[in-house]
Amino acid sequence: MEKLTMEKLVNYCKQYGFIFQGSEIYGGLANTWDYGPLGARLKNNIKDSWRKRFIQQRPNAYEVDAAILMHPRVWEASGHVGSFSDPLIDCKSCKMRHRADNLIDDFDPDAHADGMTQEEMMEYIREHKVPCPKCGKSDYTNIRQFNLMFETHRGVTEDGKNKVYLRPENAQGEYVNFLNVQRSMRAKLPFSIGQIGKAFRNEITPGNFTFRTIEFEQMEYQTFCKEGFDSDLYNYFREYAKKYFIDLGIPEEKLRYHDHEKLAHYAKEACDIEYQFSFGWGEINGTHNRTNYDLSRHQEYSTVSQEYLDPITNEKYIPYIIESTVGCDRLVLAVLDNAYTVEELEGGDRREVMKLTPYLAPYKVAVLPLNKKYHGEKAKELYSELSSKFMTSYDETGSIGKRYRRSDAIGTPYCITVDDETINNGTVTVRDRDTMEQITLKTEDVSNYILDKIGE
RNA sequence: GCGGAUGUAGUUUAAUGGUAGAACCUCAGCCUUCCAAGCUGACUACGAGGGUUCGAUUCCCUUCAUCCGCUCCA
Repeated sequence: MEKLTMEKLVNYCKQYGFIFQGSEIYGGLANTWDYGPLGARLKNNIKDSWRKRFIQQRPNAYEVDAAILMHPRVWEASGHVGSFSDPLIDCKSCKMRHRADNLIDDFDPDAHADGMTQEEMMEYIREHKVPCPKCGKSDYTNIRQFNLMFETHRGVTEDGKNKVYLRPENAQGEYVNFLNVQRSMRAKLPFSIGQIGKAFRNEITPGNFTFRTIEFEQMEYQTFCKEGFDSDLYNYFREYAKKYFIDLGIPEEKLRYHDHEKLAHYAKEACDIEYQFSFGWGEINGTHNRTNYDLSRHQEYSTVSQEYLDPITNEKYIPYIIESTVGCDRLVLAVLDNAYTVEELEGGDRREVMKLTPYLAPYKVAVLPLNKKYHGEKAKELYSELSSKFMTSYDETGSIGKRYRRSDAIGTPYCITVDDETINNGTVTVRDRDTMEQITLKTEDVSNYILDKIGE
């Protein structure tokens, strides 16, 4: 099989209507992508599969849909206002860009740049003539704070008072609703709050198609538990997420765990699951033991108690949180990357096939009249009937072989051909995308046959 | 943000200081009774802005975007 490059996948997605460049007619806006008709279907199917797996099939699991704009204090409590920005500094001589704190720490590990203000760091660099690691000179621009949170303003005046942020992660939407969900659902620990939604990060670096974008969707899952149960749950969700990916058709050998050695400020344990993209290994899931850090901080900043009264032991405590988050766009990309296949057929023919598991395929079935003049009417009747049950497409242009190939290219698992037999005997031919084999079915049995095949 | 490369239809591309030719794709018609057939026809492009010039897709500048490398990714 020929090697899939990201460039090829980008073209493919554009050609067939999965993903388009954002704002394309204006020349594009970097790192934004729009899902087209097929991509939107695929993405929604993936979201549905996550819901089924993480909400429907899990005990005590509840979904929320929190606001993207949150009270600015949320981001102070979460630590994002303080630490979610990088102090960047450029070497005027060689144009190399550095993080000022790293520059100082590498120069003298005892300097403790972490505790310095921006001015102090600047002064330290000047005073000690900290050299540029690349060119050795010490001639820098001023430090500029690069905050990774998108800012906007509410109200009519654009002063600092009215500053609000587009959320850089969804998790806080679940945390600030911990008490609401617990009370209204009468939930007992351990229970989980999940959410699918968009987050925004003002990243500088472009990245591999939809892998790293400035606006992205996360499928997040926070499990609240008593301290002591956290590590077992953490290990459980590491496995659970991996099994989920395998069930979506991703082969186990293209997945690996990556345990973090350097942990974020809130985390006790952290692990990614990476998928082997055509450009290399990339994170598609993260499992984090966030301890009781987040709820403690919210208790401190909001002054609202986040304690849980354990009905069995009568203890009061702030729960620990295990987070299992899936990058929705990254999973879509991984699924596409994995499904794209070029097959050599007998006779030297090639066909491009999206081997999407039927549950994820944008269209479940294509209805094809063998000849549109003679079979078109009957085929449209069937199309109308099937489309009330599942996503169905209809194609009458070109030869039948060409239409098979077109439906292969977008991953449709089944093609139904309507011919004279349909009109005379009420039977149709059902053709399987992967095996290319055909079977004959009574027209009235088709929809149950397909429904049986497209379950998860 | 740095360095390098690139930018002509949906895709792959050709040519040119006098505004562009093709193939595949798509669509329509004819033909065709199950895996990209054939014939006829149609649609569609010089990323954007500015400069030089009588005239710029071509030369120059800026910008936007993409790819590769670096950096970054709490």
